[in-house]
Amino acid sequence: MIDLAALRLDPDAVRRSQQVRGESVELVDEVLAADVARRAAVGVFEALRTEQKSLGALVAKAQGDEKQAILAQTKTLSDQVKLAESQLRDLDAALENLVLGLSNIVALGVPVGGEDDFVVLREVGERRDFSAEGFTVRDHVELGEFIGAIDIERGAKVSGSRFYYLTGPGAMLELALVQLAMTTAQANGFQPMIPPALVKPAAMEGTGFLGQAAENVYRLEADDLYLVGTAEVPLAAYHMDEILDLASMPKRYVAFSPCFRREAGSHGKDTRGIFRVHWFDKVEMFSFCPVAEAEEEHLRLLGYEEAFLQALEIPYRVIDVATGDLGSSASRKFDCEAWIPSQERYREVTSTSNCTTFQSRRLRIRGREESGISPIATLNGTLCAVTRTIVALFENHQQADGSIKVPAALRPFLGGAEYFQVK
RNA sequence: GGAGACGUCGCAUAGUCCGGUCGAGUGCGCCUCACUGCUAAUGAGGUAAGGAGUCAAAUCCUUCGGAGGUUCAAAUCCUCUCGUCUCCGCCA
Repeated sequence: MIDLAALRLDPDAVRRSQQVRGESVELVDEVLAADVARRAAVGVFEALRTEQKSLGALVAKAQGDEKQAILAQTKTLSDQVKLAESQLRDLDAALENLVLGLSNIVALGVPVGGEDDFVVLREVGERRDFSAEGFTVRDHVELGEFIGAIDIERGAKVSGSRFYYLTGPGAMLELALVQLAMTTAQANGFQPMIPPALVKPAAMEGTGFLGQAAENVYRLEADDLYLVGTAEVPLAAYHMDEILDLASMPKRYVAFSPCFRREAGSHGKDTRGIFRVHWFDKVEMFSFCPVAEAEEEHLRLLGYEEAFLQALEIPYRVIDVATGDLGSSASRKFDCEAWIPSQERYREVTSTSNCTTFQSRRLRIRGREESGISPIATLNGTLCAVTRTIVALFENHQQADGSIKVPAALRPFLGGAEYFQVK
């Protein structure tokens, strides 16, 4: 939710932001009109209520006839107050509804445009030349079968399309990746967390996933709970309705959690393998920090993501995501895209967003500073999305015989193994 | 799943039976000032959030887990709901 007071002061800034996102500009004017209407209703209600309260105080003191006279007066007033209150409530809800429809204000410098208008910030790592090495690239599905790490057929048998089993070395690899991610993050000052993957509507709404992204969220009708698509949700909502001490910030958390995504609207996309699945596990970083430090924090999260990919010796590039592809909560977003040899292109493996105060306003998370109490910034970043990391790792480290080299950083978590051998 | 107790301003609690003077007392914590060579101790004052309003104030409104209801009036009465705790049952 954006800052209504700021919108009042500078509606053009919001109009511009909506425009470059390709979203409704008229909504800004609807919000302004609803705001004026609401404030008028507040005035009416408060005047009536003040009168009611002062008469009420007289009732308490008065006796006999005098009391009866006041009671008669106050009865009609009571009806008026009730009416004014319900009108105010309606206008409040209407305004709230409209404001929630506005996306976060895009940060300065974000490339303008759609999905393909990102800017490449850098390419890191060396892409292997497999033809020079004298063999044909295999994709992760084939490699996973060779070493007995992924069973997609049985995943489909048991759970349907876009499900899989990690088996043997695949299962152990997930744990190794998670261990590496969690331990490095902890060393970097993040508090490890294992959060609930099932959350109440308030948490889902607060993080902004029931807007544009709603169709991709699993909902449990019988219990009115949602399956999270990322640990960002329970981490952001962790401090819901709290006022954080300035001295305690930035608060940094790293969580391991399953992620569930309906993948509605992506039929036919990435149907092979485990690149796009309905469920995967992920290690996610999350920061609560003062607004003034948010940009710096964003680069820090990006740095950790890059360091992780470097540790796995996976070539990647970093892109500055364009305005039209940000998602409603982010003011800026950087994606790390790993090189996928079988596809001969870069694909998203991690992503970090600066949500400024957008989420914290919805979740009522504030910080107490010298200057007073104000919303704080929230930021999130993927440290390791397990399935996509496995895809990139298998493909980039494959050997001519179908075995896969284990990057040095992972070996301590895999009993020192240097290769996943063909079974 | 069954039985019971409880949810009040950072923490701990009073107030709820008998509705109005309770947005709410007390202790602790915290802040300011005074006293003291420093600290401690002591004394005085202050100390919830959101909204309307204002240049800023003053002032006003809302909120006593949440949602409804009764009433001229609700922390207080009624209903539902969520959460916590205790006991019993069941269970990874």
